[in-house]
Amino acid sequence: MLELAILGLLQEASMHGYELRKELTAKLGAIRAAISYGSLYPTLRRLQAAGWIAEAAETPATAEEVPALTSRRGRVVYTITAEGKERFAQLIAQAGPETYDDTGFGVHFAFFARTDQATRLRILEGRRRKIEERREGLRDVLGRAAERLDAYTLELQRHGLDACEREVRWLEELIANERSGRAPADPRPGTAGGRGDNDSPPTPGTSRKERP
Amino acid sequence: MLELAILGLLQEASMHGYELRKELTAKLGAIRAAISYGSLYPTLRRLQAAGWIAEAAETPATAEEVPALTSRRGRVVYTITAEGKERFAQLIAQAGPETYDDTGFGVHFAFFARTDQATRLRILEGRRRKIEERREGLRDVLGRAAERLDAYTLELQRHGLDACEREVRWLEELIANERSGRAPADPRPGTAGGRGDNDSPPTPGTSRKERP
DNA sequence: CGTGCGATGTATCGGTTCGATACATCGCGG
DNA sequence: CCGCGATGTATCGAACCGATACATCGCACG
Repeated sequence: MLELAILGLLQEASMHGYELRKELTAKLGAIRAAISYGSLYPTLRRLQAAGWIAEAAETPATAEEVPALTSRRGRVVYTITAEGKERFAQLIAQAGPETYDDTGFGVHFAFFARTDQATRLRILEGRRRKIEERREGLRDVLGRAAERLDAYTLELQRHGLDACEREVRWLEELIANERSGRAPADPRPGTAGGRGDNDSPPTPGTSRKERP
Repeated sequence: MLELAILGLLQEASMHGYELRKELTAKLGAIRAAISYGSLYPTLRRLQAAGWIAEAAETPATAEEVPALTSRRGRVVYTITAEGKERFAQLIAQAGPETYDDTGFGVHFAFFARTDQATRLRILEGRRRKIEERREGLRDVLGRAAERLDAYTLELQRHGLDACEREVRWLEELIANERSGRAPADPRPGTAGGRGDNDSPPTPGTSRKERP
């Protein structure tokens, strides 16, 4: 999962670890708290070993100018390679079971702008199915096993059930939007380098929060 | 976290691993998918080594009766020890930072029936604070960094923000209930074996889901 | 009658991720 | 001048997951 997220971010711009973590937090803030360095750095090394990303020495412009003033351990900027882009495309398109858990779905969704419509649809539907299953499980417990559980546990289940129902509705909207909604084919060719990514995917919005 | 959950469940009844996993899934189904055996069994061994739980041979009633019919690797039933109960009380009362993340809060909440009111209040407020922080983070992104992000990412943030706001409201209700709410004692005695722990939490319910 | 399949049950292995910690630089305000 | 918070790289142990292996039981289906 982290691998996919890193590849995705580096496709938008080259970055060093610290920056990567910040962007990751911004992009996935709705899903997970904050990525740990204990995961980030080892993963970076793994990706580098696999040849999917490469180090780019930090602005060695006039490298001699400030040679070893403080023997500065310069920031290590990572850049995605051609193989890395292939790997990203492959990861983003193939959906395993882990694609539908909370984190996996979040990461995939965060890169929907770089995902083709068929895959988007497939993932949204898979996610919906998974949430529906969880929802049924909670309904079962609240129905059949209610008397076995204390009031607090029941309240927790109710809250969870509510969240499930809400997410299913959200997904329904997105799916409908995706199906009928003509995907204006996000102009993004998915290329790295240029930047200038003012994406405009099929405005997934339109889902509003009605206050009763 | 798993440690706390196991200790809590075994306090209600002695169980073997498989059963423990099922109960865990039922009790925490709203929080997390399902605990893996790769976590469960090692943890059980750890707890046993620490002296907090003990093996109880499966119904050796008439042990000779069916000696080694199939050399059955009998189910291993675990029972909580006195030290284990102390450990549970200690874990449930002390709230570290991990108490307020999704899983940690869920586990603590699931055992609120065995938690004193002051601690319940402390945990609910800590959780609220944490969610409020996450909410502010999301608002920031949606406000200041909106143009940097594509429509899908923004939609994800909106959905997350909505969930945060909803959870804060839920927590507010629970807190108010906890503060003023006198405990009408949910009828469930929930006792295991002898134990006379008919806890009576202040029926956290009363929080209703109004359908617009 | 058997045979296969799903539920029950215990267990391990490799790999990912977390949380804490360490250490160094930079810029800013007191 | 000094401390302190932001920036930045890095590692270690422990927790946890997902896949897998293996064995028993009961029952439905041919």
